[in-house]
Amino acid sequence: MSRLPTIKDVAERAGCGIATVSRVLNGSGSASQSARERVLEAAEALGFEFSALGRSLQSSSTRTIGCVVPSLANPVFADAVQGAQEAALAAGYQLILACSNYDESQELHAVRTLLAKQVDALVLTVSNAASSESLDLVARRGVPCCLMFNTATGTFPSWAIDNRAAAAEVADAFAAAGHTQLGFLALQFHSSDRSRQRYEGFAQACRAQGMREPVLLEVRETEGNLVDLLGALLAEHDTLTGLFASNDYLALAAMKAARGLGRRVPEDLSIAGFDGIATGLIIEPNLATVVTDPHGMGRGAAQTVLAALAGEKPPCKPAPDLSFHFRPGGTLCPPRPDGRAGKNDDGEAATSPSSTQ
Amino acid sequence: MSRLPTIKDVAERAGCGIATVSRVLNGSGSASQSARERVLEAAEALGFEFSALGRSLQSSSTRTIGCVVPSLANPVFADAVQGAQEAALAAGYQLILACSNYDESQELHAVRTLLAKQVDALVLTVSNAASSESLDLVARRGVPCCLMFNTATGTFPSWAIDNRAAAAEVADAFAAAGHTQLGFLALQFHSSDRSRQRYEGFAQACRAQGMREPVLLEVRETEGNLVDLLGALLAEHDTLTGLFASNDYLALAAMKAARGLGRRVPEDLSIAGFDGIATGLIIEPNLATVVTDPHGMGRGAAQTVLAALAGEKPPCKPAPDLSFHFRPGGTLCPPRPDGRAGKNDDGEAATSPSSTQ
DNA sequence: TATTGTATTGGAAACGTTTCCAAAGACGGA
DNA sequence: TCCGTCTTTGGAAACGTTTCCAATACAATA
Repeated sequence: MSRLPTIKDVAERAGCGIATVSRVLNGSGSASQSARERVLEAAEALGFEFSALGRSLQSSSTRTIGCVVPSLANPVFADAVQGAQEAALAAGYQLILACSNYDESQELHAVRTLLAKQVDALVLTVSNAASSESLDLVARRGVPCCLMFNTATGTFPSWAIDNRAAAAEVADAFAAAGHTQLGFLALQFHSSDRSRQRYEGFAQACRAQGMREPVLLEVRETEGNLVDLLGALLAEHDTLTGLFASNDYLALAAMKAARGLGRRVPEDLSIAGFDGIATGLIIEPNLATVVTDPHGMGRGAAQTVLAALAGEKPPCKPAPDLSFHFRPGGTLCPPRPDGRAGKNDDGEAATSPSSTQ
Repeated sequence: MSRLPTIKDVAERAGCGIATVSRVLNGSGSASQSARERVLEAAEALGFEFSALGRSLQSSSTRTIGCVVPSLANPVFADAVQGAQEAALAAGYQLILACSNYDESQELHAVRTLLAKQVDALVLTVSNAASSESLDLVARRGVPCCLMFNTATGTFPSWAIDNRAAAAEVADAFAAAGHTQLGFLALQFHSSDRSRQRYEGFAQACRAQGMREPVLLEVRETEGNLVDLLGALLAEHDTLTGLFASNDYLALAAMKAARGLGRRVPEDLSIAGFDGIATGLIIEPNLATVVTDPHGMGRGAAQTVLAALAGEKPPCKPAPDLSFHFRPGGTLCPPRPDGRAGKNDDGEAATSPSSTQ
């Protein structure tokens, strides 16, 4: 087809100047009744729509928010994006999405591109908030930015929970059930500060509870079937009675892998996850996990930058003390008492001395 | 901070014209060694980055693809978006995402906004491809567009499967197991042509197999807890021996609802889903479903419009005969023979006459 | 030295808006 | 009738690029 009609075409057809067209169509400034009618008719006939491009160039505002998350495959991030999207839309902003695939260089590239596109603000989950080239770049450009899931840095606000404290609660639950030797399962340990914080909080609480140092089980690459990789890892560490996965996604995969190895959950292996995704409540038994509110985090982060753009101060505290709670589930129960030292504080669980191993 | 440096600032600092800066930084046209060095130095010192805005205005190409899906909560769409995103990124394009929340007016608004932003192309899943205001608008503007999940229209190509044929396979599986009275479960029946197509194919195959007309169970609004709504619906229809949900998401929720009612799956109620999301293989027993490739659809749709932009013809057939297959699962088994007419073809399943009802 | 050719350079137009500003027209009051 | 005021109007600048084109500089050839 021919090129799109511009304001100039409308002006020509209406027999007036482009300034008048702009005023009429935007409802700004004054115009005579006759001019108004002619412009409206012309715009209608031509199917004219303003180009956001020219507009943005002139106003230096794109009414667009950039968003970067590691991946949409994890429902936690999908939820957060959805939340951010809703908040943005409600304020008349559009969301540009990019995924970093847990890769710091892709993350940087995404941020760079979004900045070049002149997004008005950014909402990010970065690999490592404490030392991030992406965040440095954002800071240098002075674009409003709010983190999600990452704990706040000195420079940027964030919607996130206290990962260490949450992980400690998981350790406490395992301890209360009588476990003594646990494992921590991580998928992208090197590129997720959340995962590292959870491990730290978990390990510290394990020590405080008098348990042995938790074993770190790390799946490095996503190449190969995740369940198979987990199966191999679990087979290696068959003395563990409990496993804390750094997210529910991983916890569910681990459950499947364990079953594939003939180990029952939770009788042979207790499992707890992190995030509280919906699937955890669908499976039988329900997954023990830390329940968070990813949708709320996304929405909150978007509202925070939106408020900054509007010149207001953020509506809600974007502090790292966001709410979370440990949700008990059928996947975490007392370990079977067998040959190894099981210090069961509640007499009830320690009665049956039958050991199959 | 002060405003961002523009090409003009670089030119001034380098002591040359803006044309020279553009040539040097873009590697187009010629420039002397000395000019090259001064420009590079100035750009570096100022932290200059091109503005995509000015660039797009001049080139009338934003290197951006608009994407609209109903929701990110359903992993099927999250997967497709991820696939489209990857394809776009590989071609140097960015993805702008919008969600319609299964609402036709939001869908139209999203498309309108994306067109105003001058996206180079669109990748959409619409409510109703056969008659869509959104698609009419896109057609009028002449912007390259490819559908996902919706079957192709005369105007637009699409990456989708034959929903009717797929649903027929599900009906066949139920028939082979000996079911005679089935239900079809839909969440947004009025605003999903996929769901309607699946119902049509299912109903037709049921008739062809000599089964009774399937009962349509429709959940209208998303207000209230989905599982509770499903529970009420299932309680109403307690004579059904099998249920086909229009997507896995819904199938899983229905399983939970059925269990809440004390009905065992599959002993009391067989369930099959549609899509083949990962969760279906994690739960026990595995969900019987139609396996599709949402990631591939997203990627394919993006590649199709990308090819159109490059002037090439689409690389792969974006025809509606995309691959899918029915995956049997533990959630679909023969019905318990009880008082009602159960025509079990295989003698084995008809042996136990015990009926708890 | 005069002439041709080539490499380099910057001015200016164009892309589609908004908005400032000055000019022109309408209109009421004196 | 004339002047001041208010409304309506359109030209032009600005936003940040790319690119055409003419001009300049310089080297090489005749």
